[in-house]
Amino acid sequence: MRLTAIRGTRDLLPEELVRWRAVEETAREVFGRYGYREIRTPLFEATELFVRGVGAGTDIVEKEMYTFEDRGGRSLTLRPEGTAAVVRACLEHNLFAELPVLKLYYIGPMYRYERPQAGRYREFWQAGVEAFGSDDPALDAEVILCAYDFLTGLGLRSLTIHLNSLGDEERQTYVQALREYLAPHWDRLPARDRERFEKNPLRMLDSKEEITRALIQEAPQVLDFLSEKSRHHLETVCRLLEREGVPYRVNPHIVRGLDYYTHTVFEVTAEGLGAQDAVLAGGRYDHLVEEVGGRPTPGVGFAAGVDRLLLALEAQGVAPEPGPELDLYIAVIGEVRAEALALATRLRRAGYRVDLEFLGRSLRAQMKTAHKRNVPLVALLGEDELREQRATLRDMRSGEQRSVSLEELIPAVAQMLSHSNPN
RNA sequence: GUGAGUGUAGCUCAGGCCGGUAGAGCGGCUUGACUGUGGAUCAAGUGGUCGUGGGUUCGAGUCCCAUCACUCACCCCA
Repeated sequence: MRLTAIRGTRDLLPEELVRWRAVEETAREVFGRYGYREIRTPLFEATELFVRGVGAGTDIVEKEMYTFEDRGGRSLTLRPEGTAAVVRACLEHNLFAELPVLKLYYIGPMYRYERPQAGRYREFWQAGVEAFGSDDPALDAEVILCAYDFLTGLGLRSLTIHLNSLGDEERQTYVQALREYLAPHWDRLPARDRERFEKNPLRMLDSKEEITRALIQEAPQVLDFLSEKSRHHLETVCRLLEREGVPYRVNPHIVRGLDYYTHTVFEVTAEGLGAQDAVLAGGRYDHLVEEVGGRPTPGVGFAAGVDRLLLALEAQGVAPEPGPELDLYIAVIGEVRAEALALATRLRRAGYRVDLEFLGRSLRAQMKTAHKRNVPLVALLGEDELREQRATLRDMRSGEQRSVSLEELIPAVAQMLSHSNPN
């Protein structure tokens, strides 16, 4: 049988990578403006890191991890998300001691064993930021601001920022209240939501079951259970976002699937994506560092799904013009390949992107290739030209053509390129 | 993990009910009309283990079973 990319993974071909790189560049640029520095961690880690970091009871850990044993009998897992590994690296290299507020970003593939569907892959890319060391709500606001600048910087429109707070210690009180409210309705609950009721009642808040949704309408709200301090934290975040002109909606039904969140949680959805419309999500995680084995260190961050961002950009018709991949194509006629290669080398070392003919095809075929590749300039090198140590330069846009001595070729190329490309 | 739909040329798809020599449109490449010049036009050439494996049959793209993949939704999440 023919070998193919395995389920849920895919190849990114040269054409698509133009857009991928644009997204990555925007991420680096915007994150850099907010003071984040890049970190890269391994694609796999000790399984235990994710069990402790993400949470033993979460779906991610229970049924979605790529876990395997290496030849030394260690249990390893392909990272299902980025935050836990970043925390591990910071602890290992004592980065928290270096700066009182430590800001790091990452871009890379993550792995989850899920059924693939629109906007969901088993190997998918995330770009995320983590800010450690401060529990100031201004940092939460700044992280959301950074996310907002990133998304709008990509050209995305029709975004909704959902904001909520899960509080901290009071979360347990709320969960209990939610259970007490729902318990009398047990008989009416769909099987799925009964499971949630037992395992993770917060999940019922974003249930898609009609009956549950109706019940949730009347249910006690997280926001009413927040402590004075937590409420103040949320209010400050809101006030700062308003002041900076970031549109958001407080949505008490936003819950996250990872256990480590406290206080602020947020999710950004984009239009045109189908069922998987969350394009970026994050929040505060004040206990995660401790959970992974460090001293108590607050943190806040987000992760954006690069694959989904690209789908959303496509759905919203935001397509950057690709621009030519080559500056010049050398068309070769007759036995002049050594000279053609030498010419290409000279031009390349002068900084131009150059390709040339290797198949000995007709000039017509070569011109077609140059045209198809959208090359602005073609240098014609044949035995006639070579005798006089000259080449013919053709501007593919205007059709204008002139003979240039090989010595003056580079300045002539520079001049013709600047002409045909007036920006 | 659950459910539904779909796999035939590079792309979009017909053929399938009712088994009998694999097709169309678009695109790619090569050559020519046009001796060393792209875009437009025309002509010729070039392309498929019908997802894979098995079964039924004299004969399977077509019927049956299995399997893999894709799509969408659930679930979950970025």
